[in-house]
Amino acid sequence: MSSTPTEILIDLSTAILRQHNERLECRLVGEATPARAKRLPFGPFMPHQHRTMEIGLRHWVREQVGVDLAHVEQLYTFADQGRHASEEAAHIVSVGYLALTRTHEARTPEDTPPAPDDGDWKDLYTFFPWEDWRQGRPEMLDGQILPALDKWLEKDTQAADRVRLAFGRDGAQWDEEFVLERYELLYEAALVEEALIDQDAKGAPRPQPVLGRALHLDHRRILATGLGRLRSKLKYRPVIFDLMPSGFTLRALQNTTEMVMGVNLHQQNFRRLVEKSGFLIATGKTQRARGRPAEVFRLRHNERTERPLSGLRVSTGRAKPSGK
Amino acid sequence: MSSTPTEILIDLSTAILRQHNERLECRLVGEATPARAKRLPFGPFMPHQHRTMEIGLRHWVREQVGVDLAHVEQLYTFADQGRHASEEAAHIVSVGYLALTRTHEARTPEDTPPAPDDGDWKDLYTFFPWEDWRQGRPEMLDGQILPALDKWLEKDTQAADRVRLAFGRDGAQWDEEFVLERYELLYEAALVEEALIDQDAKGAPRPQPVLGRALHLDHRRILATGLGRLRSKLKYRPVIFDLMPSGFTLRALQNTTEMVMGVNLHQQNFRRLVEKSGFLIATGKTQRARGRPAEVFRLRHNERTERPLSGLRVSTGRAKPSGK
DNA sequence: AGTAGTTATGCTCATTTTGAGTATAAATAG
DNA sequence: CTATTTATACTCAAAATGAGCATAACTACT
Repeated sequence: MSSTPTEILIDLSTAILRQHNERLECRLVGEATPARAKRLPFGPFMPHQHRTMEIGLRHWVREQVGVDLAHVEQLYTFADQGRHASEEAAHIVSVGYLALTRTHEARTPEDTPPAPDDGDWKDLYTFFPWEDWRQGRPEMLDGQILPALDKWLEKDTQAADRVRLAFGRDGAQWDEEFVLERYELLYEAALVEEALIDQDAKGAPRPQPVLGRALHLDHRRILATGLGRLRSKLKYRPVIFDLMPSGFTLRALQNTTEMVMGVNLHQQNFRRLVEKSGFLIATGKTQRARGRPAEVFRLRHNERTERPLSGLRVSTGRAKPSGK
Repeated sequence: MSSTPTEILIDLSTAILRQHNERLECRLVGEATPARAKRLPFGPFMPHQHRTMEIGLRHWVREQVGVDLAHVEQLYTFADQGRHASEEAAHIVSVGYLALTRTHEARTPEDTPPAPDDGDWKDLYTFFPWEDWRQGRPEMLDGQILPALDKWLEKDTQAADRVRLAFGRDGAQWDEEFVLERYELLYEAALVEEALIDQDAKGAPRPQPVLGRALHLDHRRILATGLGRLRSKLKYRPVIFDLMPSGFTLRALQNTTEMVMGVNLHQQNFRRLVEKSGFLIATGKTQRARGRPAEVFRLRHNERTERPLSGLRVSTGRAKPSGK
C-alpha cells in the first residue's frame, strides 16, 4: 500500500526444453503438492549482481539446473498480477525466457547414456495435450475442448471469432503457432486449472473438464509462449539444431522437428529440404538401428556465432499420422 | 547502494510509427538540446494504477501523443543499464513497445489534410539511413560504415563473423530483418553517438563518423528492434494494414510495404500476391492522380479481431531501384 | 541360409509459386 | 492530338512443393 513508486520485483523464469527419449521435455523444479504446482526454474533479477537479465537467468539456471544452454531467448514480460492473487507486498513482474539445450547422443536408440542431469524433466505435451497432432487430430478437441468452449461462448459471445481462428473451425486452418492464443482462451473459459485457482476458489466445483497439467502462477503461459515462439522461429531461423547433439541422423532431426511442430512430415521431402539448405555435412559415419543404417550428419559452421541463416521452411502439409 | 532487493523502476517506451507523406515516420517527444537527445513517448509503469503494462502504455501515449493505436506489440525488455551511466538511484528496466497508427487518407497525394496530430514526427530512416535501400544500396555502407567497421575489427577480431552476416559481406546476403544486429554492431564499434555518450565523454574526440540521428538513452535500440520486428512480421502476419487508412489503392499499400522493408518491389507481382491473399475487397471507387486512376480497396474482415491470417509473403527479390 | 519386415535414400512427376517481363488501358499535361 | 504516366492484364520460364514409387541396406525370424 505504498505511494506511487510501488515496489517492483522482477522474476526471471525460463522454459528449458530438450529432446530426449523421443520426447520434447521441459525442465521443472519444486515439489508438486496439492496446494502448489511445480514451476519453471526461476529467480529474482538482481541488478547489482547481474549486469543483464540474461546473465541473471544463466546464474539461476546454473544453480538450479546445471545444464548448458544452447540457445536463450527472451519471450515476454508479464506484469498483470491480477491473474494470480498477489500474496506478496511487492508487485512482481515476470520476464519469461525460452532456452534450448542438447542431450548427448546415444549410440543406439535403446542404449541411452545416463543423462548428465537427471532432474525433473516432463514431456511438454502433458501441459498441452491438444497441441500434439502427431497421431492425428487429438480426440480431446472434439470430445471435450470445443464443446466446452461452445458452452462458454453462450455467455461470452465476443470471443467467438477468436475461438474460430485459434482452433481452426469453420474453414479456418489449425495454425500450430497459435499455442498461446489457444491457452489464453482455455484460461478465459476456465478450462485450465490455473484459472480456477486464480478465481480464489470461489466455490464453483470445477464445472468443466480440466485440461493438461497445471504449473505455478503463470508459468504455463510462459511455456505456451515459448512453444509458440519456437514453432514459429523454426521456419525462419535454424534453432532446431540447438536441440540436437553434435552428430545426428536426418531421421533424428526430423523427429525433433516433428516433436516441436506437433505434426508429422513427409520424410523424403524433409530430406530434400535439409539437403538443399546446406546446413549439414555428412560425416561418413553411419548409425545402425532397425532398418538400413542412416548416415550421421553434423552442422556446418561449428563457429560459436549465431547463424542467421534461413531456417527450415518446414511445410505444415502434414504426412499421414503415424501408426505407432 | 542498497542491499539485495534493489529498487527497480519500469519504464515503458513506445516506438509509434505511421505512414505519412510518402514516408515512414516515428513519433518523438521532448526538446533536443545539445546535451539531451529527443526520446520516444514514455512513462513509468505504475502497477497500482494500471493493471497491465499495455494499459499503462496506452495511458502515457494518450497523454503525450493523443493518437489511436491500431496495433500494439511488446518488443523487448532491456535491463542492462551499464549501457548508459545510471544517474538515478533506482535501477531502470525499460520495456519497449511497437505501435502502429493510421493516418487519414488524402483525396489526392498533393492535397494532404491537416494531420490530426501535428506533433513531432520524424522520418524513421534519419535514424537508420543505412537501412533504406529503395534508391539502391546506400552509399554510406561502402563509403563509411564498412571501412570504419573494418578498422574496428582490427582490434576486436571476434566480431568479424557477426559483421559479415549482419552486413551481408563475403557471399552472405543482406537480410533486411537484421536491423537490431546492425545497430548493435555500430554501437559496439562506437559509430553511433549513443556509444560515445555512454563512454562518459572520456576524451576521444569522435574518431569515427557518427551515423544517423541519436535518441535518448537506449531509445534508438528500441526503435531498431521495432523496425526489425515489423519487417519480419510483415511476412507472416497482416500487420501492414494497421498502417493504412480505411480505403487505399494497391500502389499505396505497396509504397507502405516498401517503406517498411526498405526495398522496392515488383508492382505486378505485388498485385498478384495481394489479390491472391484475399485480404482486400474492391470498393468500386477509384482514386485519380497522375496516370490511370487506381481502384480503391478496403480490408475484408472489418471486425475488431486480430486477424491471424498469413501475411504478405513479400519476397525480398528487389526490383530496380527507383529513379524518383 | 532364406525371407519378411524396417528404415534410409534416390528419383519422378504434376502442380504451385515465383521472378521477370511484355502488352494494353485510362488517365493527365502540354 | 500526343507524349507521359500510372494501373492493370497476361505470359512464360524457372524454382519450389506435395505426393508418391522404387530400391538399398540393414535386422529379426524361421
